[in-house]
Amino acid sequence: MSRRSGILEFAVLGLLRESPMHGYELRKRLNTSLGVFRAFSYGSLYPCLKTLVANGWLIEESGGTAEDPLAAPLAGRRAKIVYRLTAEGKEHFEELLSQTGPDAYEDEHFAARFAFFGQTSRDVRMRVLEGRRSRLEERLEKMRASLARTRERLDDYTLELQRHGMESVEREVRWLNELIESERAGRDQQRSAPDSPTQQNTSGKTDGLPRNRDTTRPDPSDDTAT
Amino acid sequence: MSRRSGILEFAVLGLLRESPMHGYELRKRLNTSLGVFRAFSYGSLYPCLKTLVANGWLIEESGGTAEDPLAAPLAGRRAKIVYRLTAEGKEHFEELLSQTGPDAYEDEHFAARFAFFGQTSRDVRMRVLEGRRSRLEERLEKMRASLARTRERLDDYTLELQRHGMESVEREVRWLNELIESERAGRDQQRSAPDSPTQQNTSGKTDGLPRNRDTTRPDPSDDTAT
DNA sequence: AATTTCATGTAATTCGTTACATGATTCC
DNA sequence: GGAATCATGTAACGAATTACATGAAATT
Repeated sequence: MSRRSGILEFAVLGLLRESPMHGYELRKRLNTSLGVFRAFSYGSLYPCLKTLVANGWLIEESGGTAEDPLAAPLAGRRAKIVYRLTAEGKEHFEELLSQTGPDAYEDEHFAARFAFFGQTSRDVRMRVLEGRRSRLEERLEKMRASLARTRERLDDYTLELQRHGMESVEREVRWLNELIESERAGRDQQRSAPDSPTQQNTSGKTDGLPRNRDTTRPDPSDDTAT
Repeated sequence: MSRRSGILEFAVLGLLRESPMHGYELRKRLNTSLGVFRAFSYGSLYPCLKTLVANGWLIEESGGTAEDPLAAPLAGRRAKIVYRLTAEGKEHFEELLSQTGPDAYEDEHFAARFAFFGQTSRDVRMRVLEGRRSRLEERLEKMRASLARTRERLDDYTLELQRHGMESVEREVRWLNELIESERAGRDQQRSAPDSPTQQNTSGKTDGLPRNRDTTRPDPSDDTAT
C-alpha cells in the first residue's frame, strides 16, 4: 500500500528487472545509467528497497554476487542482500511503464522514462516523447510572453540568463523532433500490435536510433562514493 | 537565528533590494526573473518572509502598492503587506553575494547567483563563473569515464540519453567561456579595486555582455497562478 | 597491520509542495 | 452581482539529503 513512489522506485524496479542486484551495486548503476541527471544516496535507497519488499515487489535473497547469483551462501560468510523482482513487481513496473500521465513529461521523470525506453513499447515511447515536446513548447510560450512583457525592466545579466535558458529548451525540442522522426521511420516491422499495451523487447535490439556504436572493453572499477 | 536558508531566501532578498514589494508580487517576479528554472509557491514564500522578518532582515509595512509605496493606509482599507529590506538585510544579502563556496556552482544556485550579477562585483562574478565552469568540467570528466567503462552494456536509448546530457553540459561550458571572456574584456574602467570585496553597482550599468537590447513598453498583466 | 573500498543501515533535517481556507478587489 | 484575479496564509505531507554508526572484505 505505502505509496513511497517517485523516480527512485521506478528506476530501482527497472534496473532489477534486468538482473538481481544488491543495494550498493544498485546505487552505482542508478548513478551511471540515469545518473547524468540525478545522484541518489544510500539514505534514500535502502529505505526505498524496504518498502518495495514490503509491497511484495521485491524479495531479499542472500547469496553470491550479481555475476554469480547461484553461489550458495557460504558457511560463515556474511552474504550481501540481493534483491530480485517478483512477478508482482514485474507487473507493477510494466504498469508504471505504460502510464503516460502529465508527470511523465517533467524533467527528471522524463529522463527516467527515457532510460527504460528499451523496455517500453513503441506507442508508449511515442506518447512520452510527444508529451515531453509539447510540455517544452508550452514552457517556451510562457518564456516568450514573459520576456516580451518584462524585457526592458531587466538588466543585461537577467536577460542573458533567460536567453540562454530558452535556447536550451529549444535545443531539446529539436532533439525530440529527431527522436520522434526516428521512431516514426522505424515503425515497419512489428506493425501496430493494437492491444497488449505493455509488450516490450527484452530482445536487446531496439529500433532505429540515430548515431552511436563503438567498443571499449568492460572494466570493473567504479566511483561515485558517499 | 533560524537558518531557513536556500535559494528562495537569497532571491527574495535580492528582489527586495531593488524595491519593496508585497508577497504576491514577489512571487510573480521570482517566477519570471529566475523562474525559467524554478517556480516557487505561496506555501514556500510566505513562511520564508516570516523568518526573514524574524531575523530582522525585512520589515513589514502596510500601505499602497509598489508603484505608490508612500500612499498612506487609507482609513478602512485593508492594506497589503509590503516588505522592505532593512539595513541589516542589505548587509546580509551582500554577505551572501560575496560567498563563493562550492554550493554557488550547483545548477539552481548558480542560476540564482547569475540573476543578481547586476548587483555583484566583478571579481566575485569571475569567481562564480569560473567555479561553475570547473564544476561542469569535472562532471564531464566523470561522464566520459563512466561512458568508456559501460558503453557496451548499455542499450541505444540509455546511450543516447547520456550523449545528449553530455552535449548539454558541453554547451554550457562554451557559454561560460564566452561570458568569462566578456568579463575579461570589460576589465578596463574600475580596475582591480583590490579590497572592498562587496562593492556593487547600483548604477544600473553593467559591463560588456554580448547581445541584447530592444524595447517594449511595460505591461502590468501577469500569470503563473496557484 | 592499516587503509581503502564494499556494504548496510538509521535519525534528524532540508527544502519544498499540495490542498485547503479565507477574504478583498476589479472586471464585465 | 458573479467571475476572475489579487492577496495572505496554514497543516500535512513528500522525496529526498546529511551526518552518523557499524562492520566485513580486499588491497597494499
